[in-house]
Amino acid sequence: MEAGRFLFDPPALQGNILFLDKGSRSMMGMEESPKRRRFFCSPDELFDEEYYDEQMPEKKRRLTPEQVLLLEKSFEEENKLEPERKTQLAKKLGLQPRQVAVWFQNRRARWKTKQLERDYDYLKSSYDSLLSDYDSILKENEKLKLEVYSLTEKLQGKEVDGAPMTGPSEPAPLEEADVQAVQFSAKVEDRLSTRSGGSAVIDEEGPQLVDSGNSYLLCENYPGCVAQSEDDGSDDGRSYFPGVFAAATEQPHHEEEEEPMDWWVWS
DNA sequence: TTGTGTTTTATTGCCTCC
DNA sequence: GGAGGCAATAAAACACAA
Repeated sequence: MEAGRFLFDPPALQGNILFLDKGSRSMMGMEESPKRRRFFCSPDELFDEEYYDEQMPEKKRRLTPEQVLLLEKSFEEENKLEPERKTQLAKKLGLQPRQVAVWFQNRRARWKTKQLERDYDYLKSSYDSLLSDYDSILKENEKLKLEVYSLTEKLQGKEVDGAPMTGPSEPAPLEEADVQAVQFSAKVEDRLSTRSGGSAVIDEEGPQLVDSGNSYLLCENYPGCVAQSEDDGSDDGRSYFPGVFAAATEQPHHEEEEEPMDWWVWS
């Protein structure tokens, strides 16, 4: 590992503590660090070659691919850095412990950003899928409604035609199938009417509908139902939205191979 | 070559936990 | 109160199209 890759050569650090761990960083005022350029300096200072050479002998350097590789490996094992591991890694890489800590900090931030993107994609596809389900249910409802009307018409015609013409008599008892058809019709009517403010529940003993705002989906029949579950949040800690789409977990949740997923805890 | 957008390294300030 | 984490941000390094 070439020394020139370091932001500050280790030998140059002697006597000039440039990277301090927490606790002592408050002492790291820019004016106390003769080798470091101040964050804010005047344009005159910036264009002054002498000042530049004097104040900024070393520019910010990127880590070597080897260093990054080792850090990535270590991050994969555990994304948090205990002091001991930090020291070991720093020694191994020829970096300051502070640099290792910063790298881990930034790496966690990058991982989190990616995870948010993944969660967004996942939620969006879940939403699209539910929307599609909802549309097909609406169509099915319309179809069934027409069928019910048609059957009701037929049933009424049957009653008139089949009635004895001579003298009053007891109405013929409805056949079991007819009773069921009438009950079903009533239910469908009720269900359709609930979309304009009625109760979301059709039948207390039947499958319950979940009011998710604009849509009612039969949870029993639709795995993608948007029921907010009493999930304990134990989604492997992989999502920022534990429990939101709990029932939609059958969808493949593609994860980046490179990303360690088993440690992240939503806090 | 240069302008511009993205990524990486590093700092700062605030918050939480012990 | 100190240590460590995170969000926000700065700035250098890098990538890439024109």
